[in-house]
Amino acid sequence: MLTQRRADILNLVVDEYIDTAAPVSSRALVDRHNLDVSTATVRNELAALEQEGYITHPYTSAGRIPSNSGYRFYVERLMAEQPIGADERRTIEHQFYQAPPGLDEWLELAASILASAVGNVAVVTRPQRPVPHLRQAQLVHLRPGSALLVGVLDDGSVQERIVSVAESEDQAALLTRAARLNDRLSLSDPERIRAIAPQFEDDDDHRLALEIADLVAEGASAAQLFIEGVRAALEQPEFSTTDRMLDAVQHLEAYELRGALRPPRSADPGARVLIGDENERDWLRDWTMVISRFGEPGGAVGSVAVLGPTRMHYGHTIPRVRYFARLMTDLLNELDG
Amino acid sequence: MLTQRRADILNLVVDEYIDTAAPVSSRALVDRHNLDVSTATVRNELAALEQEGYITHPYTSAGRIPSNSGYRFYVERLMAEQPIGADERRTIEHQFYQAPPGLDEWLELAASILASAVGNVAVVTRPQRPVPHLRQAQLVHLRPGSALLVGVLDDGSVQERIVSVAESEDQAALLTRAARLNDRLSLSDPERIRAIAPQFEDDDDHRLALEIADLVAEGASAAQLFIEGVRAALEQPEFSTTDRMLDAVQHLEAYELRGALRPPRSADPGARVLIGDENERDWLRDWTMVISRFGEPGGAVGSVAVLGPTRMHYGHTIPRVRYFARLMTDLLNELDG
DNA sequence: GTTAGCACTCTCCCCATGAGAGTGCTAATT
DNA sequence: AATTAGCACTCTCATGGGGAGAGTGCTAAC
Repeated sequence: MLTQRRADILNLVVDEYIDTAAPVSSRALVDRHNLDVSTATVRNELAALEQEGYITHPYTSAGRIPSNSGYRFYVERLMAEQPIGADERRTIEHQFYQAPPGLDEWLELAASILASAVGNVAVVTRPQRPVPHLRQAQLVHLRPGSALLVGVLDDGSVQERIVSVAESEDQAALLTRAARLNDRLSLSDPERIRAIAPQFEDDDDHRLALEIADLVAEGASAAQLFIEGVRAALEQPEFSTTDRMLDAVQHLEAYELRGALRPPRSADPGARVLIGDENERDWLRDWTMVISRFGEPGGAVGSVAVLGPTRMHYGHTIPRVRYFARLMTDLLNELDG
Repeated sequence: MLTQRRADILNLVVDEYIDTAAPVSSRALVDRHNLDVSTATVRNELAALEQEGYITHPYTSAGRIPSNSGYRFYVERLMAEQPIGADERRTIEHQFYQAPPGLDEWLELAASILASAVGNVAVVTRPQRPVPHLRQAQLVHLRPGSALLVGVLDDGSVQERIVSVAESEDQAALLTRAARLNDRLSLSDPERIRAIAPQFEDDDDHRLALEIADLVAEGASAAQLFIEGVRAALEQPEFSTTDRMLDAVQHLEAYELRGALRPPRSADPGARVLIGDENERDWLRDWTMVISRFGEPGGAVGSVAVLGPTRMHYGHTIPRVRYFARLMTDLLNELDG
């Protein structure tokens, strides 16, 4: 366990480093926070903190920078949270209510506002149920022999695919067929739909039921992602070389992020903070992810996350991620009733 | 008008520069293409070409690099096109037919294949009709008082929004209401729908008709973009400094590109090449855009484009953009019948 | 019209150098 | 026993001076 003074100094080191992105010297600590000890004393404490693994040297005689365990300790015990002020809150909510209606628009907007609030990458996933159910299917005539199958799922998402139908079927015929399918399949999950499918006497009904099952199942796999703030994140000194920037650009694509966002299954209602190698993905080794779920358990749930260098304004970011998670939970409740 | 030899040399300069990204010297030209004149002669010709504005010096004594008019001349008169081989064609078509069905999937795939074929950014827009028409509307019950309005448009896109309905209406009631609306509104454009709306006796029908008009109109504004190959483009020496890379990253986002892709309204069935400041946008000053439309005139049309530095493999890129435009036109025809 | 030859220019890499920042240690002080 | 002043030492980083090399433009000869 750290002595009080040592913890205080660690706190200052992390604060300072987060702010300046430059290794922190004993002189800087004493001067800028008018400590009533000398730099030599601070140096002794810094050496001790380094001994315990909370900070390191980039090289023999530069200032100190926090290690990952330093950040971890900081986040759990030291950091001063900067809660959202009433003003900020009002601005955000204002932006929300001015936006065009539609879940997708809101999600994108949320990612965008969050990104600019924290100056890093923000990612929001479209909420999904673990096992989606069909709400209603629809068949739209395209041309003889072919129709667009549109499925509305119970998490509000819409899936579509082109299917073949009998040459003779017109829109009216398709409507009655869709009604017949909905009658039996509505509110079922893919497994159940597949089980029911063979009961249809009509071959085409049977085949379409299976298509619908696929359609619904697809809804579970491809969570749409809204990614914002890439440019702001890349402006940070961590990405001052083109290699690092290229790496970051490559990884900050929907395809890669989908995997990385997966694991926030803790019941913890707040935000989880994954620092450096606490992340599963290799490329996140130098990143911190602050992630939270939103939506009611049992209903459709999504994730909202902020990604940035481990040198991140934790005290600022964490409350904002929490706030957005709450905001979007409320929003979903309003939509779903 | 250039003499034959001068044109030949310009051709070589551009080829060489495209390949190496380094200023081209007289020595390099003579050696690598065993010209039967001396470097001094070539130097004279280069000086003349510079006089005419086709090439420049970065500084007094470096090799030559093509100017924008040099590229323009090259594209129009000199360049040797590298047509797509049967193998390449087969590979591409193979990838297409293995993909999951669905227009969006195909478009994304097309962007991705094109991007890797040309090693630059590829952008594909979702095809749209200039004035979209409603194919069919659907109302899905969400909870008492609220429903999801889903509209399928005649360009195959699906738009959705949440609307309020009477508390008492269940799914069955919504179905008959939707049928009533479709009866009169199907195949109309937003303007026509707005004109018809007042004829509905039921107030809710009236209101929903207007919502549908909005929904259909929205379909025209927000063309979805599929962007691929950013990383590959950024690896080119043109973006070797972080500032340029940041700039590029910022501009290569859907929001910015939507505007830049707008103007390919020439009837020209091939690909248009916009070099440097031939582009309207300022930030495209150092970029070349090769763009083509796809889809039948009068039907839904989209754009397929490649973006890269002005130093681009024109002979390779242009035929491929043309090919993809044709490919996707065929694909749309297959879908729409 | 072409070419050899050559002076001249400009970039780029390398390296030495020195200033500056910061530490770690020792010995003195409280 | 903790704190501090003092100082040697280390490492980075910015600076600038060459020098090599690449390439041109010009002149004079072919």
